Amino acid sequence: MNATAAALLGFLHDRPMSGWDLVATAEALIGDFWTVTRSQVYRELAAMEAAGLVVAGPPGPRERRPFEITDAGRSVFSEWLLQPPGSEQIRYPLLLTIAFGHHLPPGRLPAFVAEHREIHEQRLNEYRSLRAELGDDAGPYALATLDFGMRYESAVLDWFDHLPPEIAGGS
Amino acid sequence: MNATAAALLGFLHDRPMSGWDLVATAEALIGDFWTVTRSQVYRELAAMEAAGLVVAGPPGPRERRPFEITDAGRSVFSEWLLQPPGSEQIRYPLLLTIAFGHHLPPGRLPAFVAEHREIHEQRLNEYRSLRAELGDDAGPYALATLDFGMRYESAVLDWFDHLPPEIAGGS
DNA sequence: GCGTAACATGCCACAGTGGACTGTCAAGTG
DNA sequence: CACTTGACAGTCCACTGTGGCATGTTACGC
Repeated sequence: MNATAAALLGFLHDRPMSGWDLVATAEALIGDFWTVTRSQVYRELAAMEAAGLVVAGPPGPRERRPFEITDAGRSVFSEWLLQPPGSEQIRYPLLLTIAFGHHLPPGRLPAFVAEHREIHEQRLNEYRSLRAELGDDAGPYALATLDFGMRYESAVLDWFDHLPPEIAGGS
Repeated sequence: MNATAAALLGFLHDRPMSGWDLVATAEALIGDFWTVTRSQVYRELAAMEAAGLVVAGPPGPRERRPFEITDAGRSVFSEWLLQPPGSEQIRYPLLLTIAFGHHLPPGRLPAFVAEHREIHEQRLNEYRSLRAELGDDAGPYALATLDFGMRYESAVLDWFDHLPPEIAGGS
């Protein structure tokens, strides 16, 4: 059982969903720290259907195939959730570019850096307004993951603000 | 040209290296924000050799095959480095587990959290002593990436320290 | 009625991961 | 000296993850 498939099972606890629904749900709820692609979702659904962890319900409009979790699925999910979670993986292309910065003509890096700073600033703002929207009735788990996002973005922005001029440009 | 292959070319600018050397170098220099596996390295080397970006030098002891970068390789690397770097990807299984925390028997999460906190504390300490070791003569690029690591780890530790008792346990 | 946008799935090539496996050499040990 | 151990070096495979292309369907505004 891989983590992505397990997450899908997790979402199916609430209600039967199609692959499309699951992609949207995953993007909204765990998208900030767990990427899930369409291809992957449909592949996992097919595999889980074959394994009897989900069953397809009556097809809806537009080829829609809602999947329902089975008892076997619930059991596999619970088992997975009890496993100690692994370490995080970070892949940040900007840091690669910076690491090879000495191969780059001077003045090229600051433009890249500015673009990324913008993105992170926006993300932090989105998180903040989402946080305000939710209030405190969102439950501790969603708030904790959101808090992670906010602290991460803040740290990245601080990092940007302390970069030397060779990298960040400016004065 | 994918980023991993490009990074290998970057390292080969300094000196010819075998796949094994490249894995070790990558782990040491960019391993904190870019994962590189053995399998991937040997696969990319084979592909780059076929594409004429690297050439194998005289074989050394133990099946060792040192690769040297070609002019074509240098040119491809420079072009790649000029491309604007993409967004970062983060996948953090612990956050997944927390997001599904309501499916978990109470008391299970704090143990996981404590384990991870330990890891991040250690990493921050390693970064700090590495930073002290390097001094200021390491060049701005390596220092910038290291600084990112330190700020990231600090932020994560702060996050751990502000988790509610349902998640972090304790009082 | 018609075009556009959102919905919904499938397929493929490539990138990335992790483990198993094989073999080589150097150094220390009894 | 034979022997074991561990670092070195590469290969292979199955699975997971990514992104783009293709294809068809329905709702909605004009």
